[in-house]
Amino acid sequence: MQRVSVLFPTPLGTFDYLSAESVLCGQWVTAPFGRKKVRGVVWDAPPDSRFPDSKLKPIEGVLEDIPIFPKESVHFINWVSRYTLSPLGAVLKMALIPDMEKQSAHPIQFEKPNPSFCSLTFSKAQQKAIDALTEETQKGFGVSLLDGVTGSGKTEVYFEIMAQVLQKTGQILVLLPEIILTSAWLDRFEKRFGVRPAVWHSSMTVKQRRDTWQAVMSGEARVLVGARSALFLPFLNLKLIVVDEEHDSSFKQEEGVLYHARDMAIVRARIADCPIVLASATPSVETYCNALSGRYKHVTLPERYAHASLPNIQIVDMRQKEKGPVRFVSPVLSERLKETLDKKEQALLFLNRRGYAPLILCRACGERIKCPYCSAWLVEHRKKGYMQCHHCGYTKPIPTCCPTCQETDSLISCGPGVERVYEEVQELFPTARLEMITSETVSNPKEFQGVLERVSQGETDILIGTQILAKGHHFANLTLVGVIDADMGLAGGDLRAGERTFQLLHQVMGRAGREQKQGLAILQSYHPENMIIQALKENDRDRFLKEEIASRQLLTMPPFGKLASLIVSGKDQEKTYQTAKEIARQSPFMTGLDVLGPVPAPLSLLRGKYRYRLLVKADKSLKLQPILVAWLKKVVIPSSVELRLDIDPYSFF
DNA sequence: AGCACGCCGACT
DNA sequence: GTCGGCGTGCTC
Repeated sequence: MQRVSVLFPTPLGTFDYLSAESVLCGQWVTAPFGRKKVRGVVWDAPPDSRFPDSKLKPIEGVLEDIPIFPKESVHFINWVSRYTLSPLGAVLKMALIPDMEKQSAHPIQFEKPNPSFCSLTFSKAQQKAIDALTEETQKGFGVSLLDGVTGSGKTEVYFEIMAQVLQKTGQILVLLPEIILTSAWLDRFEKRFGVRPAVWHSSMTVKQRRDTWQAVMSGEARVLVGARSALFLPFLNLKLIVVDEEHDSSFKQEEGVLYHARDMAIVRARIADCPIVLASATPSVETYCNALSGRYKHVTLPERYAHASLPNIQIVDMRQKEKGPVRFVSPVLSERLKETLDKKEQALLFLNRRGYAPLILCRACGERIKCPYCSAWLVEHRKKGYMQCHHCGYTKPIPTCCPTCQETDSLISCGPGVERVYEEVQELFPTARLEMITSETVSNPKEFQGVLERVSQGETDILIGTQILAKGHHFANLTLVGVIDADMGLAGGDLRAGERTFQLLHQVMGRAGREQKQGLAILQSYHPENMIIQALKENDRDRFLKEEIASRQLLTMPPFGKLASLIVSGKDQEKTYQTAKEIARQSPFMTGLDVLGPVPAPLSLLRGKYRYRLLVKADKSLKLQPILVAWLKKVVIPSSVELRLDIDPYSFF
């Protein structure tokens, strides 16, 4: 009888068992676990010496018909678990599909993309980028930043690198933000390679998942395009990874295992000893620093492709007092909208806020209607007739009188949401054809596709929408972009607020004037002197990056220092706070390490739980994980209080 | 995560 | 008198 470690897809570590026959790491077994029989994977973990052999149960049996879990996946899961300080089993779970042993009766076939399906001509700049990347991707693991302005033809460039891999053997993983993974992108792929690639995203059926999972494992799927979770698929022969829109904050998973898919993709590439290409028009500060320092190969595409010109950019200072009623669409923007309509061109108004108004206020008593479970205001959704909390989903009909003082006709809507902008534009241009697009109005990719097609066919004059409109959709006849509140994202003031705002607004503004037509972008701002607004106005991305890097360096913030955040939450406020204080009291004294807090989290009450935060700020040279583990071992966390660790946090809620 | 054990309120 | 609420602890 030999001792083996088994990992189950539950948020726990490995468990030791006894086995009569010799088993290999990666083999599937069934084992008694509690009072159940559970399927697990034999893992390469060291034996747990706290458990003598006499206490161990024997494995029930080896599952011969489930293929062995790949060695590289085991290695990767170990790495992600150690880095994020998440239980191994929780990471394993992300790499599996339900009913691992099942086989589809009629599995989907994945055809091999044809690298020479069409011949292309490239601009000089593109050819130069292709040559540089070709050289870089010949030598095993290495990171390249493909840095090119919107419309410079980045996709064609990395398609070419993919074609080179397809000439040989091996698999390619392309990671995209979920929202970019649309049929428009897949059509582009199909035009280049003759077939659609295998895809991986959150709204797939169980059968699609199973067939795709198995095709990745068998090597039948040569190219897989997916959202961040595709990183955990069981590739056996990975030869290239591409992360497009590398800067996109949706690569950071904010639930369950907290990981950054771009960073973990680099780790995955290192394990596979294959090259990885990060592509962006607005690289993240982290990636840009690595490119400047030479750790990453910096490949640039400086020109816009095929006559597409940059939009003109105009800032409207909203502080100028206007006569007449308060409007969210300034006279300047309104005038430009009129001109655009007259020219029979299209306009896009961008406001990253769903609903009618972010706040309902009582004029009589000053009450601001709050969510009962979160420290957040309820957002008015007038069209649907309710108020909703955007953090927990709590919904309630809009009252006719103030819930606190009972005064009637005293409730007023404060601030703009897209519905309100829609209403205002309707009043300004009663004959214009408007379309509002938010995550609510389009609930699935098909619907979104339909809307986009209608817009492309000219059935809409003015589009009004949120974030969902910012990315990846080209409208040939769209020449005006109006940003209703350019300062909005800057308000929170967290570490990356500036970076996120710059990237988002840059992307939205890029929607204006793609083809032959000159575009115009208007930014309405109450802080026109702000560095980010100025950099956007001058279209000076490098100035923004330079200033952002300088300020990060000054404050030793990432990538010049490391951050980890500890979120302590629980239903009992006092108990939660005391636990957070105890964690702080036990914090290590160490040069190059600061522990800040605890402070109530910005959302101090979320889904009925009180939340406190501690922030760990450390020198770049320190390895945070072992320090955190040793520290937190000393603290007794009551089971009614939850502690979450977020290594390299992006959100500071 | 599940799942069981265990100790206090409201129902036939 | 039980049914079941979830708070707590355990799984090799």
